[in-house]
Amino acid sequence: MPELPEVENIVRGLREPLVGRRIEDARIRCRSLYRRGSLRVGWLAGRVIVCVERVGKNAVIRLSPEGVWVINLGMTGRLEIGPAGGRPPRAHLHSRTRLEGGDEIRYYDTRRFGHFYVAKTCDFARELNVGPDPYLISPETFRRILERRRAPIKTLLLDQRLISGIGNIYSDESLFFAGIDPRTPGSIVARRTRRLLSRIRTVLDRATAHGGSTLRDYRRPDGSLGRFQEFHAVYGRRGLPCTRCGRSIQKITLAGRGTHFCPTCQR
DNA sequence: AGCTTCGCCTGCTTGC
DNA sequence: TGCAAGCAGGCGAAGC
Repeated sequence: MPELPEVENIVRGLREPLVGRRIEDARIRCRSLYRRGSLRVGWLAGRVIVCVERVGKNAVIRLSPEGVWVINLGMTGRLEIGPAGGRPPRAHLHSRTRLEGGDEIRYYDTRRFGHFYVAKTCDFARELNVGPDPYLISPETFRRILERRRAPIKTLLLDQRLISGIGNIYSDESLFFAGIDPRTPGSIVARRTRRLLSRIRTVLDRATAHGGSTLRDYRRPDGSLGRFQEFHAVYGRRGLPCTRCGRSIQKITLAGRGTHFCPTCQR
């Protein structure tokens, strides 16, 4: 469940070892790794990595003279850099990309929900339906997005076309700190957009600074675990006392997702 | 068009 | 103790 803070940590860790490196050869084990419309990874050969950045929950590797390699890690995707000649564990290893100088990028994904998207164009955000980043969107734009929607705010926050980077953990955490019931229709929340956006950014900032949340699979690029799960206020705390009021945290299902909240503090 | 549900996939947890 | 069912969820497709 790499969300924005986890992907941000991953991207920061990849930047130093990857920028400036030339790709010699890339292979994948299974075609279902490609998102619809993607070029094949063989197309990457000969190109030089010019930058590594995050767009929503995607890691984006930009290439020279042209092209982009977008990696969505799904739930359990993991990127690793190591010597190309070695014998890495093969379980759930789906892709290997050799770099000039002897290293390779390895992509592991237990549940195989992750995807690659390789393209010439830089307009991948439109092609992949990736909406505005929570750090870049203005409160006014965010309000307009929510204004006409009747769906629960939790569902809207999870929709990457509307705002990108927030997943199940950080939607629950943000709504707790904003004091908003996750079932509240978007149109009602629109009045409190400024506060919600501010809390979203604070939660994402803190999570990023703590290296993200490790529930099971996520590792930072250096192999260490994220620590933010120790600070979750509601996520994964069903039945435990609310840190603010002491009443029991409840868990319900919204948009098919486990949703945690405090019925007293969130209205 | 907006909203909801389903299916993909594996491994851990729960219950009998 | 062992096995089967249940649960977890990012995201696209399908259905209403």
